[in-house]
Amino acid sequence: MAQLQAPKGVPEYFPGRSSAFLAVRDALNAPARKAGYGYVELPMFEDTALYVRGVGESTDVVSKEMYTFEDRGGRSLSLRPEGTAGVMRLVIEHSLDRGQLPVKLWYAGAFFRAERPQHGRYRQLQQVGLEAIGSDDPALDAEVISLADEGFRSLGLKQFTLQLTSLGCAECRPPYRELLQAFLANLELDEATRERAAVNPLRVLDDKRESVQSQLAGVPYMVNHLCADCQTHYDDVRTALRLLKVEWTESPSLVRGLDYYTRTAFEFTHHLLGAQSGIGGGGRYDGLMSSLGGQELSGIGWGLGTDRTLLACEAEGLDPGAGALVDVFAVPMGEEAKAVLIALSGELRASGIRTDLAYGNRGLKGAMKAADRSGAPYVLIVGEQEVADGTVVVKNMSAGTQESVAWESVQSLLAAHLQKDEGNHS
RNA sequence: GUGGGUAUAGCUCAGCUGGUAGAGCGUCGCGUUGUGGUCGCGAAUGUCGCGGGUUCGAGUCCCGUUACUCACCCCA
Repeated sequence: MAQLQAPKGVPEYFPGRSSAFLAVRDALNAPARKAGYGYVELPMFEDTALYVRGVGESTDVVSKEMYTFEDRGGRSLSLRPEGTAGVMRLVIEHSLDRGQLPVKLWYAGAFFRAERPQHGRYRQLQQVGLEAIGSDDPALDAEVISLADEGFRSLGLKQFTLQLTSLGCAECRPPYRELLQAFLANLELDEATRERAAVNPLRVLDDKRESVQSQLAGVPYMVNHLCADCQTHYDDVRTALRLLKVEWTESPSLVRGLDYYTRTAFEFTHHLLGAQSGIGGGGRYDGLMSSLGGQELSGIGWGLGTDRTLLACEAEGLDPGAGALVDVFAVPMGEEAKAVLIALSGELRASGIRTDLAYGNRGLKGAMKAADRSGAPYVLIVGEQEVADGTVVVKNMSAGTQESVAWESVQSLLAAHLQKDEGNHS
């Protein structure tokens, strides 16, 4: 029988890298929490119709990449390919939009897309996301964008760019779309691209192939055909972004893969990630709520790729979440000593001091080696002598010094040492 | 989904034109009394991704398959 393995395209995180994953996830949602966003825990699967209506039937995400299945009651369900539609459904279902607006929410977790896996492109992908619903204030667009920017910066990332554009609205997009399609009709394109031009002409703009790009000179861009309201909105977004000290690049050819975006659209791309360079993206959506049966409310949000952000950190030589998993490592010599340290480690943990113990009755040398590997700054040693005295040897591993203290003072001594070390680092 | 590359010890990889496997790192042990990190010595570990085929003989050639990976596509 073949060796069991994880499903294709599913990244797993375990000690060695999992602490970095957690640190990235926390860093990406921290800015939102500082701006009044509340947490939502969404279902991993939803009625398939939610995504068909919300994300758009013609999008690749829905038409080709969704994990859809029938449950035992004959309902068609789909593993969530993205988060925004689910948040909208939750907001409508629980009437969150009946209170004060905007409703500000964030979430984090796994999403599923049946794509061909690649480095940074997974079938189970992790995202941190946020939505601000019920206000079309351009200052809110700027806040949302700056929170993503801040998340990346707080990790120390530098090699990324914020790309920004406006996709227009129901008013100005249709005429622009016709203009664009007329332009594309005159180009020499292969069958697949021609089809794309018919379904989603904007997509053709960010085609990476030279054969296509070379033909796009003089192509009309949406930003140059915005209606008065959209133009004002876009100008105000940029003014607010300047106030927030966020830098961006104007990207008129930026396209989003989900149908619901209107007006402000943005994407964060990292320069060291190859083809899968998008580490986050989002935008405003005007018609989404109402198309899902809710009020006519505009919203704006983003999704940031946790997996890709971690890869970006690694590409820049950053190591988020680095450091030992424990503060203290206990080394017993003999059965009685072990009993003492088992009890003591329990007390230390309860007081908030991260503590591990040398298991397996190894020799002192081996146990010290394990203590060293653990990275714990302090090691507790108890042998016959200490059992008799009622003391513990507390060793400072980096200094190599050690002191003997009574059992009952160990906790307060360690707490004091650790606090002092903490102070020295910051 | 389309096209290319790779697949050898836990990790990184070497194995020339086919003759039944190696290094470094890591792990474990030892360097005598209760102390890690350095150094020295020693040990364990692989059905050479998986399945077929060619051959007296395949890690080495051929086919298939799976996974990873690169580009397109898509997007986080």
